[in-house]
Amino acid sequence: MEEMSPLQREIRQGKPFRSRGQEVVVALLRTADLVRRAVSRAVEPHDITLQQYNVLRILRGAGEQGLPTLEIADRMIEHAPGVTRLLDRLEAKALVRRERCRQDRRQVLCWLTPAGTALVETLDEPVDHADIEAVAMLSPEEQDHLLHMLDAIRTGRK
Amino acid sequence: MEEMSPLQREIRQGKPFRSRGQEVVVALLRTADLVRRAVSRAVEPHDITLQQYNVLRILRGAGEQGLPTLEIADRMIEHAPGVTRLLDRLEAKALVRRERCRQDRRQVLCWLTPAGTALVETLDEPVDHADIEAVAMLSPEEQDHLLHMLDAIRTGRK
DNA sequence: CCCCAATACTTGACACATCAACAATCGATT
DNA sequence: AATCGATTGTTGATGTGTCAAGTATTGGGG
Repeated sequence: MEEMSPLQREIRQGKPFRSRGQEVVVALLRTADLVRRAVSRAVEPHDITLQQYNVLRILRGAGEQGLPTLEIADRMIEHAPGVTRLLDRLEAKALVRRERCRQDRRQVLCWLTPAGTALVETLDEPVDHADIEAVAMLSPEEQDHLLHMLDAIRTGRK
Repeated sequence: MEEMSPLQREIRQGKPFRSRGQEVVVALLRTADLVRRAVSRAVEPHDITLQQYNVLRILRGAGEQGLPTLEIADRMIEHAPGVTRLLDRLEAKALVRRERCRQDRRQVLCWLTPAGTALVETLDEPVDHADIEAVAMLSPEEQDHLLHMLDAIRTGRK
């Protein structure tokens, strides 16, 4: 009698996975989805989405000098069109200010407004808490190991 | 001089992460995004999305007896409304057949059409290949370890 | 047998991802 | 200085995720 993996049971799939790689990929995508939802719930009470929060956090990191749109897109793994519209919504909420750059008029520089700064700071604690909770069942050593393996997957090499 | 983590460099963030949990969560979400895109590229040439492929794969697992809409939603981590519309598009492409259940007329049973079955089978190999490639830099033992940690995160306990 | 809470969806509204096409601007070249 | 290719976005179309509200149907209690 073959043992069924937890994941296999989870998706009620009789057939075993065709490869370990497949099982890892499915587990990775499902786990990320769950974690994303958990962290989302930490920011949603303040009427922004996780992606909007990410933009705010990136802009805070940039500080006074601001960031052009495509720079923001780079730091998320995201394509430019999405970022333009994310910024549209954040500007509508007065959390972000945009202005065409004087030196290079192709660029549009973005900054946090005071309200935007205040909001990210408010969210620091609940988000930290959600992040820590999400992986709290792993020991610090395991978390480090997980981190290294995820780094390896992203860089494509050991 | 503090060492910068690969991830920290990746997102060009000067500040260190406020907690290891935060770094793990960011790494998990970014990695899953990359992997999802890679696997997506394997199915897109056949004009379906990864989610549509997931539905087809789930329905193949169900076989002759078919599956009600909410059962499909359960096996993806997804809410019903999304699945209804996914099925709308798959039915429009004649990959899926739907019929109201005679015993319980609230349910809508779904099956693969022959074309749907053929398509999933065509995609088995390219998807397997993409899955294996995505995590190929990890040894089998590391993959097992990764799998266990992801299982732990999803179940919320060791 | 009738009513009513629960079940299984479906629909509408909005946020977001992705691709392709377009617009504006810059820099370099002629 | 006029032009051309590259850079930096924006816009439109389609697919998907999510929540709230609505519809059809079932099963059970009065």
